[in-house]
Amino acid sequence: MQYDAIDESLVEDVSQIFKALSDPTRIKILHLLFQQECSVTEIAEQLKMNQSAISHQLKYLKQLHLVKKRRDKTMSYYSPDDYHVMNVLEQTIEHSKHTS
Amino acid sequence: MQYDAIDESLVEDVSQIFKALSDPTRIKILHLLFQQECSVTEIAEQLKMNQSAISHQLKYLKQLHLVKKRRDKTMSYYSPDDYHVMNVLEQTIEHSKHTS
DNA sequence: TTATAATATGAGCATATGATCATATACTAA
DNA sequence: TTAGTATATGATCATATGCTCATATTATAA
Repeated sequence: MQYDAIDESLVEDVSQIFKALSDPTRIKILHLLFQQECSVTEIAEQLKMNQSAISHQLKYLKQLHLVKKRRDKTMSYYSPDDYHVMNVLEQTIEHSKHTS
Repeated sequence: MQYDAIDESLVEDVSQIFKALSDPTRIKILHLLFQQECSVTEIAEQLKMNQSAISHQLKYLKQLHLVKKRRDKTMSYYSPDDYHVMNVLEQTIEHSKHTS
């Protein structure tokens, strides 16, 4: 058997990306940001969720470099920061629309 | 704000797909099956993991229609069953190779 | 400086997840 | 039928995850 064994650290990287995309709240946040830059409050209102929950998730996404932050006065505006991951997400959303 | 609010059940579907791809063991299994059809024992040996753990994960993947099973004598041979998801996985593996 | 608004963060809790162990089931070959 | 091999499955346990609550921090404007 000459299986192309995948490197353990590579598996971890890939796992981390998909883990980020596996949570409903993060999916909604990223899909919203795909359409428009938003502040934390705007996201929370749109998703009808706690500001704290959103802020925690944004921190998580920022650590993975999936979103970036822009400060303006007291507000933080978030937008996507990884073209490949956003593409994978949007592709899969479109695919799921026509599948299930 | 005229945000294209994403359907809740669609979010669940997308979440489920990425959740399947977010676990290191499942990533390794799918990547192996992408290259060759394998029995449960072959997968367990290749990944140096418990047969039971592999069997549980295969059941999980089969429920989601990401893999299919073929019986031959006492053995179960598994292979991929979702072209789109396999594509997303392999694309992301390749992408991660060149990124991190 | 002080009050206010927006955001960030730490602790705690309930649920989800993935591995292991023991055992059950399925199938073959003698 | 019986022994042996391959798989499947249920229970259990430790860890991970995501939310909420309370509070801290940051920045503006009066």
